Amino acid sequence: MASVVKISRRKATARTPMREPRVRLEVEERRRQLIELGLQHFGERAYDDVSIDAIAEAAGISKGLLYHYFPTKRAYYAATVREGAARLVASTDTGEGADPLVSLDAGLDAYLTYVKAHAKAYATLMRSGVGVDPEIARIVDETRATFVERLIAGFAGSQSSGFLDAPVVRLALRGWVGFAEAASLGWVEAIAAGTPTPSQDEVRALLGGAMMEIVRSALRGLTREAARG
Amino acid sequence: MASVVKISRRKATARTPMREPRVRLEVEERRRQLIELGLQHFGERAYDDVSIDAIAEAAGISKGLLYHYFPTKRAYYAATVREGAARLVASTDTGEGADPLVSLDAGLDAYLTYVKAHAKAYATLMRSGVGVDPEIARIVDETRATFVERLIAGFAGSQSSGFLDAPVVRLALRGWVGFAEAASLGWVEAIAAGTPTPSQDEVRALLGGAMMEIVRSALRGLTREAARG
DNA sequence: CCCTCTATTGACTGCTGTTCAATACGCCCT
DNA sequence: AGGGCGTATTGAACAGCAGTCAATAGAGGG
Repeated sequence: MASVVKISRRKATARTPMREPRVRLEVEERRRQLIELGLQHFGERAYDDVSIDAIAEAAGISKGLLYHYFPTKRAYYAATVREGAARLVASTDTGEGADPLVSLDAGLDAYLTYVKAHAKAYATLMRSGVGVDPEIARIVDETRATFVERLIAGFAGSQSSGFLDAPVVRLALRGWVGFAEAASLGWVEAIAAGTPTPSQDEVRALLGGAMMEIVRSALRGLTREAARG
Repeated sequence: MASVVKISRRKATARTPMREPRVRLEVEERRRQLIELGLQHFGERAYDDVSIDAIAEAAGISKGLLYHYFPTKRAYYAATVREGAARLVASTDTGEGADPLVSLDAGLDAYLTYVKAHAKAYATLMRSGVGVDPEIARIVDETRATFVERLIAGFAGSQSSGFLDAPVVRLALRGWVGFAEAASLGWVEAIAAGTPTPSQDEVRALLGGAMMEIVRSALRGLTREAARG
């Protein structure tokens, strides 16, 4: 944990030109620094537009060292996406609320606040990352699944909780996550563009309402199905 | 339009080894061929995993020629995405139906059929493409906007058509497009994985029902808002 | 003060996107 | 038929970047 770093400076003379002295960090600290830099860079530019050299230079290290910590550029990128997703999940975890509806609203509000605060990075990570590598797609999908699980857990004990495992309902919930992503992206983009924009409360109400209606719609189809067959 | 191609063959001798004779195509034809190849390759592999050399080899041309038709790899990729999006839009255009509801159902059915038929390519294009270049993101966004416009046009003349331009409703519709994409992706993935899967009719009903409810929900919030303020 | 352990370097490789001057194929004119 | 011309096409050369590896230096311990 010793975050104390000793640096031995040297004089720059005519014979031996000034070289940046090595800065030796502990493994975990270096790793954190690199992931932090990755979040910054990949949050602003597309994957292809971020070079390992640029990261290394920004970190003040050599390219080779980065490959000591991450086997490939994709693995490095995957690590940053994993971190970003973890932060998103953590920041929207409102714990076990007494009332699932209140809990849902709190979670959505935290989600929107997060998206608004990290608009560009959120957009870049969610949009740009997926195509680069199956591994990254898996991470994003698992993050979405986490949200779905959370939603289902919130509604366990509700009247028709038995139907919540039905394929249609799972599909509906997955779709709703897509709805939330698209709507929130549109929201922050509209804010950035300066066009007339609904308030965060309105958007939250929209997302919450949409979820109720989507699930209800799926359940309705389900019971209609059950009544027939 | 002359699609007749004359090929002059040569004998392969010991002194002058067999070389593939040049095949000279007209500009439009070559362009079509390349875009078709692009749809195939980018539909199966991620952007980075498709090399210009591979495309050139598959087309039986030199790498340089491809750069005669497209200035950069990204531009080439953008052209293929544009073509793919155009086909999707065209194949789901059911014309002006008498009843907007019937028209909606027909459009959704065509959409799902298309997605199921081009599952892999659809997934790759929609997921992978966006992050590569702002240009591609613009194309995808415009495609989504086209769907939204179509939906709105279908419901013009409906009772509360005056509210359809409200920011909340536009956001709701954009969100619904995200919903449709996520749900249909989940659907075809579930089919591919062999897990229990709703029928196409069920999914169509889910999408249609969700749209009605989402828009209704957004409008309800709107009128409530109007009543207050 | 030296020794060791390892975080760190930097030069090297190979692949891939991109450029460009040269080339050859097909068409048209005589 | 054949020669000239326009242009589709080539292929070699360039540049930049991901990834490799043997060598190095800096810090901590004996």
